[in-house]
Amino acid sequence: MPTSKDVALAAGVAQSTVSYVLSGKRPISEKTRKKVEAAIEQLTYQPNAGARALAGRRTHVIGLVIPFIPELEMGSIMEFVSVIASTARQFDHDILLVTDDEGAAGLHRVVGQQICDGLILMQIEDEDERLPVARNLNVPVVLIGIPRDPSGLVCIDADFEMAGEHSVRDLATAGHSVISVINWQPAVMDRHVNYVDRFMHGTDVAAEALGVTVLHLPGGTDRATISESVDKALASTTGKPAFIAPDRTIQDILRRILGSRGLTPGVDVSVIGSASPTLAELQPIPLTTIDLRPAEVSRRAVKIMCELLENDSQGPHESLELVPTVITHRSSTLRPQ
Amino acid sequence: MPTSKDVALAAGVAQSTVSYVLSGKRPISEKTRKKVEAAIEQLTYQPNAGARALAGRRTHVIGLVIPFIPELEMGSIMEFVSVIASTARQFDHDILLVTDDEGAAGLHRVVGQQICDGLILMQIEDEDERLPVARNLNVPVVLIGIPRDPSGLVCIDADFEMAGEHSVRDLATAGHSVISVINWQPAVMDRHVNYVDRFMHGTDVAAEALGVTVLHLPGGTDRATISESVDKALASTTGKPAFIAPDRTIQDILRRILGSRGLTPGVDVSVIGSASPTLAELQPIPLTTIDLRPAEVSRRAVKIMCELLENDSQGPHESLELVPTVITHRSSTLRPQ
DNA sequence: ACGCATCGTCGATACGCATCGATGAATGAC
DNA sequence: GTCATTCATCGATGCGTATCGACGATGCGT
Repeated sequence: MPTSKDVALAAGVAQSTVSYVLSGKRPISEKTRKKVEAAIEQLTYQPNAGARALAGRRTHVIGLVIPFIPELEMGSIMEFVSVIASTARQFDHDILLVTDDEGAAGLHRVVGQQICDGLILMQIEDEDERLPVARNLNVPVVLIGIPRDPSGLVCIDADFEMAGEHSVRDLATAGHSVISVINWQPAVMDRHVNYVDRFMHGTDVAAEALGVTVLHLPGGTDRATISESVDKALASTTGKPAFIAPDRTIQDILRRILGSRGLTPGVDVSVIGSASPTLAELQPIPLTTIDLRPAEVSRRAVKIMCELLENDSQGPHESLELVPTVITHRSSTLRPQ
Repeated sequence: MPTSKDVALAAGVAQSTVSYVLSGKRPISEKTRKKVEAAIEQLTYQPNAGARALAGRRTHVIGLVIPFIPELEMGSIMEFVSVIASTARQFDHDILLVTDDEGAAGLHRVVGQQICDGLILMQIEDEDERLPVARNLNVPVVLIGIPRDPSGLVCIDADFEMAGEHSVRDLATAGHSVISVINWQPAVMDRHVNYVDRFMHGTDVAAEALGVTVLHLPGGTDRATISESVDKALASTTGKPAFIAPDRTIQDILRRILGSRGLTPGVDVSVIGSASPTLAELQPIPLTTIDLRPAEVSRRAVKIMCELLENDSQGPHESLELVPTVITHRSSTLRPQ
């Protein structure tokens, strides 16, 4: 492997000059820059990351902390991971995977060993054991999700309250007076992620404002639970029923149950779900969805992190950013007359 | 951040002694070891990764190269990622995410900058553009998957041929003489991953050996395609039909189609699918499955990598390891009489 | 009691880059 | 033509660890 010294030798300059050509932190004449760049090209020189980290006190690596929970929809987490990784590359950073089986100790480790410059935490719970650690780490930390107490932390998430509010508002506009919200599956509820509460709160706020009724019904991954919830919903309304099912797994079950009862979404009943546009279009009846914009959330998380890193921010920052959600009307909801 | 020099000072020894206590590469008396360990504890010392990499020419990081293909079942990839990450930790290594949007250049980058000691490549295609690069990298590379030409490469994968063979053998034993194999979905077929061919070859070999007929029918993510394939299967057999559907998405569609035609798996028809035990048990009718053992494949991939790293292997290694698959009989297949 | 091997520890150096102060060349003002 | 100034480059040093050779202390045999 060639070093910057080799490049310097080949270009007939000092090693420090090579360094300055690369960093641009001091003016370099056009002539020597060309020479150095040619030498770099010819030797296929690439700076050694370890040495760079040691001398520059910056690893250009961001740690991504993911809990692996088999019950959860891992596919959707992958979307975050994917966008985070490629956005990080755009900012000239790499992503180190930090799994949660090390627990909070893992955070201490990667920061203590200075393997990364900062941490992005995903799947934040209301009372997350990682939070006290995160607050005391002397590197920037960005949370995707919002804990009960976000003080002293930098958070970003989709605006679930807006999502809940808009969903109810839309269904009310379409003429529904009773709207059934089906909870996330128990595995999610048990994790006490607070987007559930925020979403539900949004639905309640809208209901109050518009004078409609919102029912909160149990969700589950088994047909029986959803079937029961549908029963309750039907019993509670004289008009056409409306469902909001933010959990993707539950959507599928709900769709089949409605189908087996002869209820056609968009005709006899309204259904709002949550899915990527691609997936929503693929449904037998294209699904009206709340887009929680995971890609945008991921992008911004990385952007915030990189800004914090540039500002050499040592002081305890605090911020809370909500990404607006988008409702896309497709065929599964009634049209307002 | 405390350094090993600080530890040395606190323990009243030389810095090199601290290093030897940590690495164990030279004998240290019980007394000084205790002193040093106490100092480490007290200062919460952690070795600096950059310096360690620079001096020791080893980063203790493994690059994991994943293509993000939205059409594919990303959830199942997560299972690999998760196990790879925690296994790597057991071997005292970390995982760096290398996304494929940089293409083969990304491999050059992470190796050239010496960000990682080795690479694990996932989702290998028959003629993968990353292979020529992989062969010429001067770090160990482990492939999960098998390209058309595995020469000069270290590969590991599930034994898909065995999986195909056993599936057919099992259904033949249960009395089926015509067995329909439904292809993976087009998105997978188009990638030219060669496990498809290996699986199909296994089914053909078994068919030949046992004198039964194997039909290869088109797969897809839409109901129509599968429905047609089921039609063809039913038309071609006088006895009870048998299906092998290795693609998870297709399994679901198949199940519903069979249901809507009044065919009950395990009674009127046999179905073998592929899923984790947990998922298989959750089905309305517990599914007889081929377990492709992603966790075991992942574990071994990391193990092989770490062995290559320990042996300081520079010479071009070559090996091919197949992880035996396991068929678990549940209720979706007929019992042999 | 003396030389000799062994064990445990120390000091010095290298790893490859970033950065700071210094130096020489080129430029402009008078 | 001289001096002050700016610009481009060089040399030296530090970052924190691993490793090698060396050296003093200890135990052994005779």
